[in-house]
Amino acid sequence: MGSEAIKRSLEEIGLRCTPQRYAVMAFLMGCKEHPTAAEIFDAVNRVDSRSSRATTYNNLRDLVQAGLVREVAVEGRAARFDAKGMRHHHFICDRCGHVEDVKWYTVRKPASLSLGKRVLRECEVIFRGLCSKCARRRADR
Amino acid sequence: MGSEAIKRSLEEIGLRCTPQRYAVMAFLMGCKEHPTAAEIFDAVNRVDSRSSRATTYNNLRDLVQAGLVREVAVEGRAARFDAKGMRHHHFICDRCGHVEDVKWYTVRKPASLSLGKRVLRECEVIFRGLCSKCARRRADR
DNA sequence: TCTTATATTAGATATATTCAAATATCTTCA
DNA sequence: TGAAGATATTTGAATATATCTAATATAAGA
Repeated sequence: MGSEAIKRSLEEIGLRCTPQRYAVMAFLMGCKEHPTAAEIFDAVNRVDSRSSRATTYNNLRDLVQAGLVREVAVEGRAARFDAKGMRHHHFICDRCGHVEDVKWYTVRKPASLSLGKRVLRECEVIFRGLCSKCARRRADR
Repeated sequence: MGSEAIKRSLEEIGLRCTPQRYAVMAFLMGCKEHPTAAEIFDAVNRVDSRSSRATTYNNLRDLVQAGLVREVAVEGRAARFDAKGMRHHHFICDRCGHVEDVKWYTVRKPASLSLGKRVLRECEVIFRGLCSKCARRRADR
């Protein structure tokens, strides 16, 4: 997505394309990791120190709410974020908390499974275990 | 599980059966909700004011590590806990953050799906949407 | 260019969680 | 039983994470 495309997608959802908001979006889109809010704040300000912590949080909240960004909660650690591009599932490392993408596949909800009066919006799989780095470290010892 | 059973399962994993730890475990087992650490602290102390916040957190950490309790991270909210009885998946309400159990079924990892050098330990499905209470409220308006 | 709704900022505050050191309690075995 | 040593708990303070406030600035349409 080019810079114009980011601008357009922000405007489509009724958010102004401010430099700070644009920077968050552009960073997330160019980032294969799943950074925390603090990491996003640092990265954006490393390039051009013009954003505050509160703005970073505000923008992340708005972008998540608008559906452009996904927030992944991780047990005992800060939340992580990624731009919603291709749909995907997540792998979370039990040891270091790292979040990685797992290629999307459709999860079929078994016909027998009742969700009652709940409204289902989404259905994702969380894989847990050791990321390749932690798996290697463990094998070394 | 009776009180003896709790005692035994704690000792099996090398944790002493202290009043505080027992209280956390017993409360979680008798609780259909998925309480936060703060709610667990309150509930345990409502009965018998003998535990501190730090102890509650310490015990939860130990119980999670030992595999008797599951921690569920929820976006933008405090973590929630439940005793691992029957295996189950989770439904998280996007609106109120409520966590509910969903009947367990085995998730087949597609043969085509490579997790690379990662070590897979667990695979759970997170359903997201509106819980029945929030769905009703929304329909009312 | 002007206007105005929206966004940003710094710092204060709230909430969630962990840490460190002192104290208490178990367990073992003499 | 009763020391001694190991383990657990408590407490208050520290840290991490996230949100709020109110003053100020700015994007974008008229």
